[in-house]
Amino acid sequence: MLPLTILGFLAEEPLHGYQLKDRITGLTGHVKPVSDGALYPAITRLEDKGLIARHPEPGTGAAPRHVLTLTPAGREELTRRLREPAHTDITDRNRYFTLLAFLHLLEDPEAQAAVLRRRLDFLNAPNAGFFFDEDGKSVKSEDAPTLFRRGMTQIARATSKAEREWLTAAIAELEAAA
Amino acid sequence: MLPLTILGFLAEEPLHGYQLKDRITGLTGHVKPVSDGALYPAITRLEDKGLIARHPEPGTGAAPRHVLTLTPAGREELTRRLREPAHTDITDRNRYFTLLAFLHLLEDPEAQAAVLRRRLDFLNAPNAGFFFDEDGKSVKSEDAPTLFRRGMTQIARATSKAEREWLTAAIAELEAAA
DNA sequence: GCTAGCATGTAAACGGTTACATGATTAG
DNA sequence: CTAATCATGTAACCGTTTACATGCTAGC
Repeated sequence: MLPLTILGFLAEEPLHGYQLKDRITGLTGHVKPVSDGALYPAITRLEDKGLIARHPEPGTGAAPRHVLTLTPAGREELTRRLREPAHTDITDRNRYFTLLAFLHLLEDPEAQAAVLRRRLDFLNAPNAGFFFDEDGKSVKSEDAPTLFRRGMTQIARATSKAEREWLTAAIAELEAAA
Repeated sequence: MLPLTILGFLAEEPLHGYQLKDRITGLTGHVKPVSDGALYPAITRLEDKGLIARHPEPGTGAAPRHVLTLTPAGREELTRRLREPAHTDITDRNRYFTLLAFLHLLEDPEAQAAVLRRRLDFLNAPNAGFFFDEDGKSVKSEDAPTLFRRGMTQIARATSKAEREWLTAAIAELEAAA
């Protein structure tokens, strides 16, 4: 997800590495902090692939730094990642939220709705839940024998409900726009 | 989290590797599948550390397989991980849910409540939310200019509310038991 | 005898964590 | 001139993904 996050923020405007770090921290830092050892190598890899460009900035400001911009190839890659997300990007909540944060960059209501529909289908699937084994039989976690496992289900249910409601409304809104 | 998951399931009963895989799949497979290339090396590492033991099983059944059991050291390590979870185990929803799935193995209501309180504190912290930059100013995602970013907030809010309610009730229940 | 499924593993490529290293400006 | 902060990086270690490899047993 780091590459997507970088491409997404740079699509909005050119940024320095540390500004990028601030943006990422604001987006997901409360859940999982970004480390320099992850960010800078990721920037280098994207540059090596020609997806972003690095421009040294003249003396202004504090220390020798670069402005990072998205190249046309980078823009294409971003669109591709948003339009055809991997399976895990749909099922994993953290990944999906990152996708949502940049989905407006797709600019095609129908393609946006398609991504939301994939998530809705996943949440509506009957197998989306926790299972535990009890005496060799698989038990849905709502019937689990422990307080904590029942809590997991209860929270997951409430979460899923709230998200399905929003998804349904958002899809309708996008379909109306298309 | 894989090590914790393995130790947790083995604390309930001895298992074969593939049974372990079934258990893990039932627990988190809908979000993130477990691959053999992650599971078996993880088993080996835990065995090397003396936390689990591998017993070859006599001819019964299908193919040459081993029964995995938790050693006393493994039980201690499991307790330690449950009692003193890392910061990310509290903030990352996926990791936290894994913790919840095995928290009953702690057997000390006060220690269990302490873990739930750490999560509740995190959810109550004012900085737990998404931020975006708009013209150089940090904007809370509820005021974001895009449908999708507002959706993120709405869902996160509903989720957080449901979880805080459950946590509050569960903590009260555990305190009554202690 | 063959195929399907059970059961366990290995290896290369990749990416993240942690800790360390460095240079440059600004505030006291 | 010294400490703090800005800004960028590197290296060792570790774990995961993906793909491949293998051996055993049961049913047709």
